[in-house]
Amino acid sequence: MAHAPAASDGTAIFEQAEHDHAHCVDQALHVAEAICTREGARLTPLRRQVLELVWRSHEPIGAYDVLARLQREVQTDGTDGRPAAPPTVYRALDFLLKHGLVHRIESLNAYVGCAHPQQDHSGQFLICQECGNAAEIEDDTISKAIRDNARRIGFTVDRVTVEVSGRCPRCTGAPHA
Amino acid sequence: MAHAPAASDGTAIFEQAEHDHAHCVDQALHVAEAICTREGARLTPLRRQVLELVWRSHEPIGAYDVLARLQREVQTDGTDGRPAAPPTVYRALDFLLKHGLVHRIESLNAYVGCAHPQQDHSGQFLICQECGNAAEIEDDTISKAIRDNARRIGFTVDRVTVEVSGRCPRCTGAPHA
DNA sequence: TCAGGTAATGTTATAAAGTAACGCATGACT
DNA sequence: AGTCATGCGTTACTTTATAACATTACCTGA
Ligand SMILES: [Zn+2]
Ligand SMILES: [Zn+2]
Ligand SMILES: [Zn+2]
Ligand SMILES: [Zn+2]
Repeated sequence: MAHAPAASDGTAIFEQAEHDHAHCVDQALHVAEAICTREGARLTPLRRQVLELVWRSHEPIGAYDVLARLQREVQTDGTDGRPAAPPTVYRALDFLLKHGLVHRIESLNAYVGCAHPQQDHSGQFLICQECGNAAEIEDDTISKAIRDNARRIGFTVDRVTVEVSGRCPRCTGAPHA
Repeated sequence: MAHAPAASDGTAIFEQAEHDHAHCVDQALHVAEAICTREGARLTPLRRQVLELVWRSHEPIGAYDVLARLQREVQTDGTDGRPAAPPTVYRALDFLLKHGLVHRIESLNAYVGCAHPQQDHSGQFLICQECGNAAEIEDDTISKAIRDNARRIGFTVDRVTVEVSGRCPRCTGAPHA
């Protein structure tokens, strides 16, 4: 519910309750392939599958949850899930992180598909404590305020983590439409 | 080096290399006592000791490091360190967090003394990847940008995490003014 | 001053998250 | 084909965090 497919303009982010998420996933995978091709990176079946599992989850998902699903998954060819161990998943996630295809939510120890992997950005997230959804925003005012502050102090920015916990509009008591 | 005693104005934060940190610690403990008294909270010897250990560390410190030091510490009465186990430390840290006396740095799984525990605030941190120091800033432009964004989306903010990784001026090679 | 409750701490065990190290397999490149 | 680098399987382990229950310290009102 959280991953607004094309909505990078806040307002719609938490409102798409019943969208066709399978479509989001498909699209994300296609974009990921394009990006990897462009960057000369190999989106192997395993990595692809992990990315798909992360995207399929409507909420940020922990590495061990990914692992469990990976093991449960039945391959398209009929064979059963991979005999995966933690390093398998962590390596795939590291790859996906490196190429900006997923983000890690530090305050949850969890991972989520990047909503706009084209641009270079650290993620900014609004995380609902009630429904668990995390909406990725990319507000330039926030980024700029942080950069300005760092520059003033002489601090060289590498990675920026912005995670806002609270309640999404749907869970705030507002009866959802 | 990081905990600027009274400096809440960015510029000085990373520059106080050789300050009297023992003084910072003392002051922090006094302020903590005042706050706990005011709030009717009990800053027990254990909690006080944990707070002191966190403050003594110049860098954000992990719970298990606190634990180790707690066990090593020799009490003023001559008795040896406490027979502490993880829950002991985590409970103390939870207490300190609840009362705003320390912050947790999510991206490091570590804790750091709050530089200005008077005000109600989530922490914003600039974390040097080289020297490990973390400077707490409190920039209203950042806070406001985040609040505005949330309000626009209808998101109710509970806790805000801002953690900026990079290099402090002292570690950037830039000769500090 | 002593029951009786509540809050704090001790204690044991276990869960959850993450990584090191090694070897084989696969694929890219010559 | 041979060689090198990358990806992945596997084992074992480390680090971080919590659950559950026992015990102790502290307060408060008979
Ligand atoms: Zn993103
Ligand atoms: Zn919600
Ligand atoms: Zn603070
Ligand atoms: Zn530094």
